[in-house]
Amino acid sequence: MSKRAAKLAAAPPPKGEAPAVAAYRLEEQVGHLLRRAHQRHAAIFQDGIGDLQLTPMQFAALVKICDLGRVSQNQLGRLTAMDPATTQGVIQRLVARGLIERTADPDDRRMTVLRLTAHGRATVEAAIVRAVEITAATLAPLTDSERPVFLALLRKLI
Amino acid sequence: MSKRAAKLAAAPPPKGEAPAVAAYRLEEQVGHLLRRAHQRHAAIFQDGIGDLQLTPMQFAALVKICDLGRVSQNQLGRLTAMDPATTQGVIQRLVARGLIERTADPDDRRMTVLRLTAHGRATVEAAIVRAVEITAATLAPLTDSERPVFLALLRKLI
DNA sequence: CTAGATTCATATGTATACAAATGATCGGTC
DNA sequence: GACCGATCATTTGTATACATATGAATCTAG
Repeated sequence: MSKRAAKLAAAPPPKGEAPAVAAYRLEEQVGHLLRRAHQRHAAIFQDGIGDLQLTPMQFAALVKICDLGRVSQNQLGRLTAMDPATTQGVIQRLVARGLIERTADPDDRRMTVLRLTAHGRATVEAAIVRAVEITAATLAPLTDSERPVFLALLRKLI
Repeated sequence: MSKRAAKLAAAPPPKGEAPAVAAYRLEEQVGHLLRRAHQRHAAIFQDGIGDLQLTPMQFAALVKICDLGRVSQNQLGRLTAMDPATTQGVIQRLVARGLIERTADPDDRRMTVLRLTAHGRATVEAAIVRAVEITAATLAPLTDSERPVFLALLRKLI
């Protein structure tokens, strides 16, 4: 560590802090911890998904389309907890990569029906295998008995 | 529910799914749950911070600058788990709003030192009061005994 | 003391994430 | 059966989030 870094680290805490300020520890707040944990998972995902080159949201969209066979864009957004605007972009990129196809719904001309292509189906099937490993890697720091406890509590926070 | 919606919902699940596909439940994966929980917290934050109009990351930056008095941009990024590129944008907006000020470090001309302005200090102090309530609201679905358990497990996932 | 590695800030490009607004379409109601 | 509110997809604008590249400055090894 350089002299300068030492000096910066040794900078005296500002005098006369309000009590609430002095007692507040950012690192211990749920919000910060949730963000960090999510961040770590995203990194594990990117690494684990490898050459399939999917983002977590692209994967989530593919999975739900696969589950239901045919979905409208808005419906998909609700199922994956995505904004309509966000959904738009995710779908756009999946269509551009030939993983899903969009057809106009003949019954309701407001909607566009989403479906997997053959390439998309093959991709989801391969991705799900890796997703299982990604989930395991994310939960690796917890013991077998801690995992269900954590997941149950996490589910209550949604 | 309209006839059309019913028809879409009743769309038969694709036949001949691979076993791994059929067994995979997106809604139960840690990644999905972490994302949803973080999403919910962000909404609570935005609501709770009210007219102070800070994003979670802007708040985090202000808190750490307040904690240390003087910080370099990279140091701040490490403390708040932000990318240098992300830090850049967050700092830019805080400077534009007059909450922090940037001065060149005379000892190391690569670095810029960040400091709170008077307005910034007043803002953090008010924001921390609300942040405590935001944390409480985020953890509200858990009982008093569940909260430390959850936080301890969450901390292990970072 | 200099060459190479490192660090800092910045810039660019892609991908969420959401608010807010828009236009097209649909549903229920009078 | 025309109007009105609701829904769907899209667009725009702002804010993370990160990979990657760049130039300037510093540090370290030799």
